[in-house]
Amino acid sequence: MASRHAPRSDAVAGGPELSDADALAQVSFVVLATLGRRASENGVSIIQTRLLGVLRDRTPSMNELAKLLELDKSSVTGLVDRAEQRGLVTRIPSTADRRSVQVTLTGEGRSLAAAATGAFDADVEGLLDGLSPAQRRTLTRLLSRVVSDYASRRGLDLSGRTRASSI
Amino acid sequence: MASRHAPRSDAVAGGPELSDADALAQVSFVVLATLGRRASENGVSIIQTRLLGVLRDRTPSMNELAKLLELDKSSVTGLVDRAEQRGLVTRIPSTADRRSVQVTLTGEGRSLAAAATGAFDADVEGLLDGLSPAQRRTLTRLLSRVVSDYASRRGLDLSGRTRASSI
DNA sequence: CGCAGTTGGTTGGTGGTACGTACCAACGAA
DNA sequence: TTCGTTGGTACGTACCACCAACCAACTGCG
Repeated sequence: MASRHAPRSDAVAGGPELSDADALAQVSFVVLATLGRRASENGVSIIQTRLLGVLRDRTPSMNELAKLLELDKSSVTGLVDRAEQRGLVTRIPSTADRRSVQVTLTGEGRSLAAAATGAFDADVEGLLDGLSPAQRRTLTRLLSRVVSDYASRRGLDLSGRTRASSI
Repeated sequence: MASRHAPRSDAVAGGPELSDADALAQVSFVVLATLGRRASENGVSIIQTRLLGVLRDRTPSMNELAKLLELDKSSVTGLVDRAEQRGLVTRIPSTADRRSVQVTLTGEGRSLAAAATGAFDADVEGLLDGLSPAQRRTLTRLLSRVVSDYASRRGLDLSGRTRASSI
């Protein structure tokens, strides 16, 4: 753990050995930085993009949204407020419970989500450029496993959708 | 729903098939949510934790910090301001250039970084619980590759450290 | 030397994010 | 009907990030 000034003692060409935690953390920062660039191109933030992604195949209540995004419900109020002001989502009063609302994508929100995720998909292609197709499949399968384990552990329901920058 | 007893002939039992981009994005949210929980336990934010992680084996200038964190330099000013007020880092005037400062960890900052990353390491262990040791090694190796490709593409210098929630 | 241009960093202003608390309205059970 | 619970919002605070403007120090060049 000592920092070293040795010139090039790294065993593997192309980068230092990372711990599991560091590799995941660093990749996460890279991925979110990439997603953030695409989001800001469309004038929205990462969390707004994530909101739109979640809503692609759901119409949750504010409460469900808070659980999905792991945010406080008061945070979701503001998040949906801003998205609604921009015309990206709509609050629809629930018929079953008059206290509750269902949040849905507008057409504009849906097309913005499509644009942002499309560009992001291309970015990810670039990120994975150095991996062979087989390696990519392996990586994605392992990551999917990690995600679904996490979701089931936290009691989040992943079913009912095929793709999403969700959780 | 999440019965993991099924043979893994095709679709992974316990979760939907995710695209490369979705798998990466979702894992990133999971990882940062996890990191954020540990950070807030210590009374700091994710970005503060990241700052401390970067400083574990570096003493960069404000400008270098901005490049490493991919932030505007004015954002780094505020970030370091708050960390300095909490006694986590120090600005040391550069001897070579009187305009410049070098940001270093204080003892308190170093121990906080150690505590947060230690807990986070354990969390990641939990996240990867469902993977075999061989799968973990594969995953980490692939992710390290992605990170170093990204770093070299962006002209960031990874050398000079052994581990970090850095980039 | 003297001055223009560049670079390192801060300041000020704006908008967005997240939280805790307090609050209200609707729901459901006793 | 009353009471406790739940779904959602409003408010205040702190933080985060950016841009534009700015100052001070460094650099190069005549």
